Amino acid sequence: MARDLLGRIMVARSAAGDVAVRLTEVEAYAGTDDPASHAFRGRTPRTAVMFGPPGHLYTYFVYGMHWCANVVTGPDGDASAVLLRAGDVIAGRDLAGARRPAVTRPERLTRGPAGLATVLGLDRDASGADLCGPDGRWEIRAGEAVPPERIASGPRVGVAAAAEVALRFWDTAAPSVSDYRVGGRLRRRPGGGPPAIRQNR
DNA sequence: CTAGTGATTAAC
DNA sequence: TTAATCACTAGG
Repeated sequence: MARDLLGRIMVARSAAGDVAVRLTEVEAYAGTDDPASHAFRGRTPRTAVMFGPPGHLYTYFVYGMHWCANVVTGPDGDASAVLLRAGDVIAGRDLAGARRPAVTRPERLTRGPAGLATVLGLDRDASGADLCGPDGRWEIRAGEAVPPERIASGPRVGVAAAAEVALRFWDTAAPSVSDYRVGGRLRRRPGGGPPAIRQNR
C-alpha cells in the first residue's frame, strides 16, 4: 500500500479553499508486529483508529508542536498504516504557503510529515476521518502511477527501532523528499537525493 | 547541530 | 501523581 500511495493525489477541502498534493514519500508501519509503530504496545485511546477499518486517517501530535498523518491500510483489526512524509503541491499553492508562514525555503514547504500535514490542514480533528466517505473533506485520488523503477526504498526516518527494514518509499524523480536519517541520526544525501538502502550497513 | 514544546503512556 | 519518550522543524 505504501508503494501504491506514491503518485496519488491527496485533496484537502476547507472553507479557505482546496489544496491538492501529489504524494512523493511515505513510510509503512506494520501494526502490532512492528516495534516502530505506535500500535506496537497494543490498542490505546490515541491509536484506536489504526485498529479500525482501512481508508481512515490516523493523526498524532509529536514533540509538543507537530501533527503528522497516516492512512490506515490494514483490514479491520490489523493496525497497519502508512505515514505521509512528503508531496508536491499541485493545486492551492497560495493556501498551502499561507498555512506555513514560517517556511522560507520553498522546497521545504511539503517536505517532512509535519509540514505536509499542516499544508493539508490535518490535525487532531482529522484523526478518524474517512478518506473514502461521502463528506470528502480529505480524499485520496488515483494519480499518475510512479513507475516501479522510479521507486526507491530505505530505512524509516527518525525511528530507532527496526532501523534495518526498508519501509520508507519515495519517488526518486521528486525533489520533495526528506533528509536522510537513520535511527534519528542525519546522514548525507549523495547525489542530492536519499540513497536506497545499502546491501550491508 | 540544537532549541523548542506538550500529548501520551506506563509505572508508581 | 510523576517522568521518559517522542514516526519533527527551522535556522544557522
